[in-house]
Amino acid sequence: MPQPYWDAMSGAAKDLAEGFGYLRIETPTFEATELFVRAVGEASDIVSKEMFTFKDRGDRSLTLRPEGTAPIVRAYFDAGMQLEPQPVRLYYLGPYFRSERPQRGRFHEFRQFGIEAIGDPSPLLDVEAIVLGWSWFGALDTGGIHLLLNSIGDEVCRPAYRELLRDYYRPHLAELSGESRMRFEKNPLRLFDSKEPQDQELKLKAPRIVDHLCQPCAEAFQAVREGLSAEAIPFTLNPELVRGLDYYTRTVFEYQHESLGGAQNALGGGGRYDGLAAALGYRTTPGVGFAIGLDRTAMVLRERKPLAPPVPDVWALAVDPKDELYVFHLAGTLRARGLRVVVDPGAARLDAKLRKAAKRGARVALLVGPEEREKGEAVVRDMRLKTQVSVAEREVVPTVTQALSAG
RNA sequence: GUGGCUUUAGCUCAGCUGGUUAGAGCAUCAGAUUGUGGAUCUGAGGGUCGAGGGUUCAAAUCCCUCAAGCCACCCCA
Repeated sequence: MPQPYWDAMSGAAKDLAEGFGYLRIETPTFEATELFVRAVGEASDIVSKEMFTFKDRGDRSLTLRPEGTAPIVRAYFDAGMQLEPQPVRLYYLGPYFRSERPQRGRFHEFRQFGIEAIGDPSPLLDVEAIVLGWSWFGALDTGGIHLLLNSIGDEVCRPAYRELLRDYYRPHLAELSGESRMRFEKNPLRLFDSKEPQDQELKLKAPRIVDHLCQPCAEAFQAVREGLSAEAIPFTLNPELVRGLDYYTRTVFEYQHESLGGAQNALGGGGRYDGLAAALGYRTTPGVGFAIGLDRTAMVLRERKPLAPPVPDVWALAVDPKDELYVFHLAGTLRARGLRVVVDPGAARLDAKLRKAAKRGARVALLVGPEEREKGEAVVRDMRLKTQVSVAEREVVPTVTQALSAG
């Protein structure tokens, strides 16, 4: 990933997250395999076919982290953060690994920016997470982001709905694709993820979870929608959005980008996971967060507006290598003023060095030859106007800054 | 995990049915009246031909395995 994009994305992430009171956390790159199996779910795609798993010398099974939420919940308890004022707000930037067949926008190693707010069930935190992610895309000026929203209920209303869904599909089992028949058994909600043509029609008439939420879930969902509306964030309700990870409850959302075709259009997603802590064997603790793919966002940024690498303000060079140290010293005084100064070393010809200065886009060239050195001067050349003046050493800094501010 | 394709210089690629020192463009560097620029011209450097094995007198070229990547699925970031 080109550095300028990484800098822009991580910088915006840090500014925004810290602006909302989130603190940075880094967790290990790999964890006990069991952590992900229990968190993400046995039947999920991640666990069933996408993990980089290996054995250590003690024959323990370890896995390169395929996602960030489970390790952070683990760290939350291991570090005793449940004793801090709740919710605990954390953000992270780092590499993740999935062993899927790679293709455009999907890599074995990819980078994510994510946040988690753990320890408080308030729907305001759902709103906060969504707003934070939305603002991040806004700060980067990606444009074209669509927010998809849904609620998938909780342990109170989802089991009943799951049976309702099974009742609906049961008479049609024979018509379903093989994959979907598997999901019917293991995780009926994910029947909605199917894009198989023969499953489409059935999906349309299937009962929708939003119509079967229990009272608390319905109220929470209502509060999230009102919060987003109050913040003037446009969203699309999508009853088919169920997400691939088992730990989600209630609010789920996804950021999609219109320019990315087909299946790789998801730039990020998240939701509430009030059951995750318990699934990991800790005390039941609510949480909400999102993860955004930085590699994919970089693809969008690159298409939208190519970023140029930083350009030096001053290109400093000596005609004779004997004067290099003098030039190096002058460059230092300019850097002390906050300028970006490149010293061109060696005995190359003057025109060659100026050619490099021009190619790198330097606004000003600082030249010193034997004559200037003798008189304690330096030539300040405006690369754009192609004009230059010879000034005394003490005049170098003001002359250069003036040339830079001229245009 | 399924199907198809790709991998040759820093980058983009050529290299026909296996044959000697593997090429081009761009980029880099150097020269073109020895202190003044992004153009032009000339020249130079740069490659374990993705990795490993096999067939053959001979492999970038044929076969196998693996890896990375691309496209479409599946699904996700």
